[in-house]
Amino acid sequence: MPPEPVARWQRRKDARPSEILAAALACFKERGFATTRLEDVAAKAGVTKGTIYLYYPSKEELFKAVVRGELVPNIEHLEAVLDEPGPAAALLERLVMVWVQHIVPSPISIIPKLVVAEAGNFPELARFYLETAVHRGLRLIAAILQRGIARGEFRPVDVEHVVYCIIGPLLFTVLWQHSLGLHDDQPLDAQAVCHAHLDLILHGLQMQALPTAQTSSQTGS
Amino acid sequence: MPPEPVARWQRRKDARPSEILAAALACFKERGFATTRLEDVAAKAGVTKGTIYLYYPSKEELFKAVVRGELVPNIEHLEAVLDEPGPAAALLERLVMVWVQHIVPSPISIIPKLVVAEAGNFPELARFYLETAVHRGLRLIAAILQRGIARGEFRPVDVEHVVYCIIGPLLFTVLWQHSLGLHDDQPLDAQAVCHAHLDLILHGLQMQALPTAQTSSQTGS
Amino acid sequence: MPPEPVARWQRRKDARPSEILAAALACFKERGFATTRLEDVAAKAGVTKGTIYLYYPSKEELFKAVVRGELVPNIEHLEAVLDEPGPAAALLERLVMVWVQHIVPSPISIIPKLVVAEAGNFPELARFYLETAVHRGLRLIAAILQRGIARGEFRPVDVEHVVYCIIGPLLFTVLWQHSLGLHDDQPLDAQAVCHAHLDLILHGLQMQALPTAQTSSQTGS
Amino acid sequence: MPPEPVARWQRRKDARPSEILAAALACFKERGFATTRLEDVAAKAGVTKGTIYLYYPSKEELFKAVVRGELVPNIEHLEAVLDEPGPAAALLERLVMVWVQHIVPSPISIIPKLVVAEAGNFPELARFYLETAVHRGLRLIAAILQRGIARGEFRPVDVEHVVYCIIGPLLFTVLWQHSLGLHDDQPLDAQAVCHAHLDLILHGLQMQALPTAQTSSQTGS
DNA sequence: GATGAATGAGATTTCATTCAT
DNA sequence: GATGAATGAAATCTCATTCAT
Repeated sequence: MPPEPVARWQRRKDARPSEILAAALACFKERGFATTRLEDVAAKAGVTKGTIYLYYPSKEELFKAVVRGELVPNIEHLEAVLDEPGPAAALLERLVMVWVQHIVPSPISIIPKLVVAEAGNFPELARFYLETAVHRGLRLIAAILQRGIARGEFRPVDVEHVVYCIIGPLLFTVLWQHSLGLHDDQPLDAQAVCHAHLDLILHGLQMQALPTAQTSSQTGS
Repeated sequence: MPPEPVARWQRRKDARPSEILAAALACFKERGFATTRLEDVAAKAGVTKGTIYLYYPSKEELFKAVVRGELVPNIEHLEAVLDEPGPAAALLERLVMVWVQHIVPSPISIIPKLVVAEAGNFPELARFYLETAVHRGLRLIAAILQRGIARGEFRPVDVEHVVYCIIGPLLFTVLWQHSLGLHDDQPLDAQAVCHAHLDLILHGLQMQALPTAQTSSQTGS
Repeated sequence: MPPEPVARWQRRKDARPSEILAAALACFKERGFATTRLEDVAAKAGVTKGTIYLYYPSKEELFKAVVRGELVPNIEHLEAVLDEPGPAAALLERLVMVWVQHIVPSPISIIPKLVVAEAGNFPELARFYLETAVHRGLRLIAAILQRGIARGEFRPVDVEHVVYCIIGPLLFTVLWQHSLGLHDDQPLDAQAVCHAHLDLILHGLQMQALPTAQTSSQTGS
Repeated sequence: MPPEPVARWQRRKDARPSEILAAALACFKERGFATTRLEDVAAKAGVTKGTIYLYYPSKEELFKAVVRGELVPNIEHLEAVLDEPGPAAALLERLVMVWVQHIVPSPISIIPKLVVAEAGNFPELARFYLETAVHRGLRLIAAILQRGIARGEFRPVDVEHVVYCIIGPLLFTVLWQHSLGLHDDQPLDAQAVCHAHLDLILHGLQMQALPTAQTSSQTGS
């Protein structure tokens, strides 16, 4: 037998942070923040507990880094949507497509659930997530809506609140998939739901061809 | 010395469980399940740690009891909706109204967040919540949609998936309010969002007056 | 064999604190503050780690409690000295006697060493010890000296600094005994040193019978 | 690219040990032995943790080296005292002067506190310190006393124990200054105390001009 | 039934020490 | 010779759970 060059560990400073983040994301996805033990993260990352502390000063900071790290590189996908000409309806369609194709299937889709679950305990993180992701998304949608209204594609609506009606179901799909969806017998077809959502809102937003009298109840309060 | 009829532990045994559940709900709302200490619950309920174990065999069972206990007495509000005659649109309107007026402002509104946060760690609870609350809500909405379509009020839609588009934003409002909404500068006006949602889906569902050619993009994939 | 009524533990709320303090004092004496593990203290006190935290919120607070607890009940011995009439020299003699007989042989004698060792890391404790023990002792000695000078027993001396020359060697004896004295071949006879000290200072303080010219060098700087 | 004669690690290997010792002394002074982290020492010495291990096999050995290293070069000051002729009182005066002027203000003055604090955990070091510093000092003082007695300057005293009364207050001043003195409102004037000490012991040792009967209490026990 | 002192398993975090580079 | 990433063995502290009172 050869002397077997064990090499108990290797120096891989550059690779470590992202490996640790990936491991942490996976653990948080499986068990949530509180239930995850640093030891699990370490094992999954192929290092020891101590190594994690070389890169992140505490479990909480690790959590924040996970959210931040997974968030930023994915945010541009959505913003790119608005850089296109054409009808607002097409932009909304593109938006939903990006969501269905890029966000829902990626590991990032766990982030909203983590943030919802821990927002109460991580105010700073909540604010970061609001500013970096949510507000940007809301502004993007508002811009699309306003463009559509200005162009006469969409009927005039309460943009300030309708934005939540657009973004809400999208977020809902990923929240569901990482919580109740795990235990439902018939798994949610996120793509189908998003398409139904798109269909519904486009119909709901479109300028009415003829203001017939048949709908009167939904405007009241 | 007089015999002094001390009689500590005055409270009726019957009141204890609900007091403990209420205290636990309040604590879980403030800090989440994992972060809440049984001692906090006990203090808030005016008892001691040991007493909790007289009624609930573990912290996990206490959590389940909280969810179950707060859920069941509130579920009938929604079911009552369907017992009414009249147009499907009016039923949807009633549904949203009940949500806005009974669910959103009540302490029960924290339950969905707790369930989303802990579903991964409580499969049994997740399934209970699915069956008891979500599936019932989804069936209710599906029934309304089908009635509307049958009656010619609504255009034919993909009911199976549209139900999520109806219920999603409603759930979204309470998830938001107990997570990111706590830290957002401009608090979400859940009522306004629900009304916008109602307006949007009613327009989105209504039979088109004139099938003009202007919308063609939303059907593709 | 009888079923052996194990009784894993007993409730002894009143006895615990002093038992823990005694155990901690013993451990700190053996290994110092930093090196002592809470587990050692717990074992010596016959409890488990967790129990210590029922009474003291941290290791540091335990340390402070040890110092405070052992200090206060012993401080009166010394103060009682001054309540006696008679010559100042007799008071000094009494003071040294109390030191030799009550302080040096008691477990409290370890406290000065602990305080000296940890004063840098426990400013608050240092101040407490200064006020509670040292300053009181210094004032006591200063009062004796002034009485002796006023009565013509002692020659006039720089009382402000001489007090340290009186108290210093006393403290030195206990510091020595719990540090270098542990490893010296010929153990220090604290009693003999204190008596020599007393003899030296009484001679050094006494009014000179004849101011002969033989001592002149000690006043220079 | 030019060959770039980098030459990092410019410092001579010879300078390293003393730089590390100086850094360690400073750290031990600030935080004590146990609380000091090797990383702090490394940072202060301008090297990294690993480098320390090139010169000292462990933290404990580093500590010993600090004590030894700072001790030896300073011990001769005191020994030189005895090489002078003249009255014993003048030698004692010289001794105290050297202490006040050379030991008290130098970084070495922290050593006694470190030794007192850690003697329990470092028996070998304690013995080294005893032999190298304390016993030498005690022998020196004993020699002075005996010379003074032999010459008729000093009255006959219990030399074996009086030596501790001479050296005790001197050590006390440096112990105080690095412990309680750090937190006392009125800082100790070590020089004044040492002068008062000198004055007191010289008066206490001097041959009595007239053996008047006024002091009788201090001899009994 | 109620208490709350006590337990004990484990979690996070620290840091002296090692060793691949 | 020097580095500093990585280790791994504690140590402090927490808290769900138990049980003598």
